[in-house]
Amino acid sequence: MFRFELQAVCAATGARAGVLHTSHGEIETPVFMPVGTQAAVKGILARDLLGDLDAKIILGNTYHLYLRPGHETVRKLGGLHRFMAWPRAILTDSGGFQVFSLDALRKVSDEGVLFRSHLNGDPHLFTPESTIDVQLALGSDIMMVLDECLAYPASHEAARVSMRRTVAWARAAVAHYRRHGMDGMRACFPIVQGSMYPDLRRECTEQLLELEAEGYAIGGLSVGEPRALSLEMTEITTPQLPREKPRYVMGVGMPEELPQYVARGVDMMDCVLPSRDARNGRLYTSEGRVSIKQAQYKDDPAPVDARCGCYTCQNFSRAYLRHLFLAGEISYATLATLHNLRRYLDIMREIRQAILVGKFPEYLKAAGSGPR
RNA sequence: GGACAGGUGGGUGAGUGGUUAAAGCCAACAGACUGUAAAUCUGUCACUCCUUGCGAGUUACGAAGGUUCGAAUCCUUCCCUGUCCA
Repeated sequence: MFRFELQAVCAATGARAGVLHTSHGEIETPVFMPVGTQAAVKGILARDLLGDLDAKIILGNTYHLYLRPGHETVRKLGGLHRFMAWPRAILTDSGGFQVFSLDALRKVSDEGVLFRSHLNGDPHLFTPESTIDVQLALGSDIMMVLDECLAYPASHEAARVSMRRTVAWARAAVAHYRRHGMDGMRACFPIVQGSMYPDLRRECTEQLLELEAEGYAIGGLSVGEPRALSLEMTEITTPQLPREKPRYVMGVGMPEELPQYVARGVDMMDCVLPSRDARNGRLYTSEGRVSIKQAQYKDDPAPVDARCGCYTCQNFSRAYLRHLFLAGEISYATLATLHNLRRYLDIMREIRQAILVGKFPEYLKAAGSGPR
């Protein structure tokens, strides 16, 4: 049974701690969800996610898995969990973000998104209903409705038209989901859009609330806008959302931003940053960022982060990681990703603990706003 | 000893009289990255100076000379490398 249990709320900030109950395990919130777009978190194994990292939920992507290997293939092979040997929860994004990032290849209409595969140029149509069907086939625990993620900046007019389309799509998607997949074991989240316009965000939220969904997402952030705006859009939206349902801000954020979102009442986040940055040489530590490719680490015997308990930090020096990076060794990506995700997950565990013991305001203050 | 081929910036390798301080690639150095078309992408990469400009000067395509208004590019000699023949 899909259910959200609220355990504690910070009186000063509204930050929440809870548990998300799914048929693939319990997820303590606030939570950061590693991104595993193509049925794989790039660079690491499911074993790492289960063991060292102890992640409770990861993301998969409708668009990518639909194109390759194909959702029917995944269904035949026992569903996404079995396919990728991940027994815990999976949230699948609808492909709405690809509508945004693959803009040269798509055409949006009220019906849905007509796009060309980035793999071979084949034309495909995504509708609110078809993306739910794909996610049902994958066996996702939390499905996302098809939405339109608008680039920044957008005019108020364009944002309004787009937002209303997103609402219409959300209605269609949720209705379709309830006809086919509403077994109480899963969830389907609508997504609040409206670009950076408070009135549109409010209108969108209000409309989506009528759907009485299992949870709500805030989308369309981190698309190039100033960071303050992303937080502001979150801040005006969460108070409107039902207290007893989980809130998910999509595609954020940097390590130092995580507590900021939680302070605004967010329960769930995901971001490619820790995994992508790891592969590209940017490592996150309790002391700030380390660009491991820099010459200054050539002879550095210290671990990436002396206070980190991950396998990478327990065993290897910065000099070694830099060497692996420059040498193009595959193991670099593994060690670096392992560390960055551990950092993100540790931050979330610290935040949760602070909320549970009533010390989140202090945590927030200590975390400050500088890069971590 | 002889016959060919060739010597270009940290490496590789284009260029064969003038938009060439010299393509591309690699290395090196720096930067970017936010629901992943990303193990990707961008910039710098001879030295000096300033009014920081598609600025000025210096040095540079094995060495030294020469031809020319002008040479990495043509000529001469020398040095070196590779392959083959004695």
